[in-house]
Amino acid sequence: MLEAAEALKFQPSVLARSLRTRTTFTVGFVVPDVASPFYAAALKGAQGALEESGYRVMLMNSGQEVAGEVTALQTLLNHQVDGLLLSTTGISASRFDETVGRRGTPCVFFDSMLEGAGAGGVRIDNARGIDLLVDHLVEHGHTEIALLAGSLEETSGRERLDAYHLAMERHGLTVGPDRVRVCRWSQEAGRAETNALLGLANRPTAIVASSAELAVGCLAACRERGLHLPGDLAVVSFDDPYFGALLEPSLTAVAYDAGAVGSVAASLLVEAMREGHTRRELSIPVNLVRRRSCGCEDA
Amino acid sequence: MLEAAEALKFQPSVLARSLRTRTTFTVGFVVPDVASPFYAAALKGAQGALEESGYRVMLMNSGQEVAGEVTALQTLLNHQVDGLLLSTTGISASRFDETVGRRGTPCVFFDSMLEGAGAGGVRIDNARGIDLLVDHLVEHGHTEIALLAGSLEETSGRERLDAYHLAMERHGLTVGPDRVRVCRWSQEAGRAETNALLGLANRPTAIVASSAELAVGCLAACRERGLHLPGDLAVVSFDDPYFGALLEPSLTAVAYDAGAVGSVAASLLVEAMREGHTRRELSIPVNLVRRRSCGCEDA
DNA sequence: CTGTTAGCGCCTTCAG
DNA sequence: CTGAAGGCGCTAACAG
Repeated sequence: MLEAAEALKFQPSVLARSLRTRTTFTVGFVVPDVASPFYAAALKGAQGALEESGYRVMLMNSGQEVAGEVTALQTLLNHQVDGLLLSTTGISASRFDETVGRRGTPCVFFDSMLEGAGAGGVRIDNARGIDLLVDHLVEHGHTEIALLAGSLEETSGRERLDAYHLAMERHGLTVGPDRVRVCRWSQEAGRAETNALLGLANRPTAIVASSAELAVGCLAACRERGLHLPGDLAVVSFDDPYFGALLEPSLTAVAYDAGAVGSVAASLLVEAMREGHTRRELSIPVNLVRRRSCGCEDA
Repeated sequence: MLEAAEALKFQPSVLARSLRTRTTFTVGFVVPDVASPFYAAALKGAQGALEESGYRVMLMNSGQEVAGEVTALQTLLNHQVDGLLLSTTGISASRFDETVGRRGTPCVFFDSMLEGAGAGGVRIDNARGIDLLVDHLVEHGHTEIALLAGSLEETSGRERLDAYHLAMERHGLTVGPDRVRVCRWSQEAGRAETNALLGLANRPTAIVASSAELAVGCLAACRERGLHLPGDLAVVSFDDPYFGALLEPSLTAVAYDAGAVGSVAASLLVEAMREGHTRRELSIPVNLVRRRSCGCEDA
């Protein structure tokens, strides 16, 4: 075959094909900060799943602000991406509609979502995770449980906060004033807010950190104050970092598959791009990893 | 102006423009594993710098193997990217030339590079980093110093290994057999190789880990064996992870700006895409962070 | 200096 | 069933 022989070297132009067919086989991926371990893992998962289905991924950082998010979406839409994977920093429904709704590009949200918008979403099972953490602290006899809540801009922050209130209520526990610390998702914020908590008149006996970064910051503050954990204070974390077993004390945490968040979201998106609109929401399971920071013994 | 009024809503088609001008303002970014903290940080740095210059980034995972790397490059070239940012897993010069050389797309390597190829490269100052680590251990009186070398597929692994031999020689120290452990860049490999090291007839009194993952694995092995650090064994690491201060003992390490590796590489690439071929190599500085795992006291 | 035209490389339609 | 032609939206070259 002459064709076969040529095929070896001939590469059809993706650009011309896209111009003609109005399909780019490219998906836009937008997160607040790719360097964060969670988003990096989700990106890897999504990239893998998309590549298997023949899609390429174009990456944008929204830089933790709505303006950046809108710009990113616009750039991506200009590039005529076939779909969007988005962990929002808090775009409004109207802003979202006027940006991507007009063009009708399928969008799957993950981790932090705009309720009811787009072609669906994938979330971590935040409620269950917080329940696991609070229940376990209660099993250890704690009643004075505080929360390093992280930011309420993202749904994951809000869901974890809500679940905390519900769990406390379920156990008949009251949430004292100042016991909930809303802050940025950083180690430094975790340190500062833990110091605030420990400076309280009736300080808590246990702290739930809404992320690994916050937990690490919390441990730093404890170490600075010379606290002995878990005796003086129990600490548990939503997120099980890979070095969790080697911290001092080793960290009791809720673990989940961050890569799966990305790959499942990608599957949903591929489906939406192919079949059309079948809005679906999925949730990634979590499980409790017991270590020493809660008062358990190491396995 | 009618034009101005329309301009608000009208978005020229990037695709048609690209087809016509043969310029996509898109850059391909290829790494073995985006989920690894270093590559994620480099990606963020690169993305930021590229965006400022009007470029978009298309991401590909090579999955730690040459085949994946070639596929990734081909996909990217099909998309007519204007430039490439690549941390290679060991593609050969001939393979590289026949894949990207033909088309002449500028390529800047970073971290792990193909010597002499492409439009330049950015590396971490591996030699200086290892010198800092070995010198410091010698200051503490160590002479029996082993190396968790990581993989030799990447230039960073090879450079760190070479620097280790040179540094040992400079101090008149001999490197016993089995004192250098070549392995994958994973926590598990670090654990396994540390166990091998500790099982040796004359075990080392100090270990240099070529990456944070290896160091964490090393600490895990030590803990399992009930070793008291830094008394029984000193451990230092090339890479300063953000939780380094909270490990037990806190980790003495060589730190550097991973984001800068990406952004500097991106700048070099932008220059190459605009001006043409001015091959340049740059190196990112490192510094020693003294903590307790080497035998120092915490600050 | 402004307005028109001819492709960029492909896919899809229509004619043969 | 095979083959030629038009156009996707843009820009560069050219004519007025």
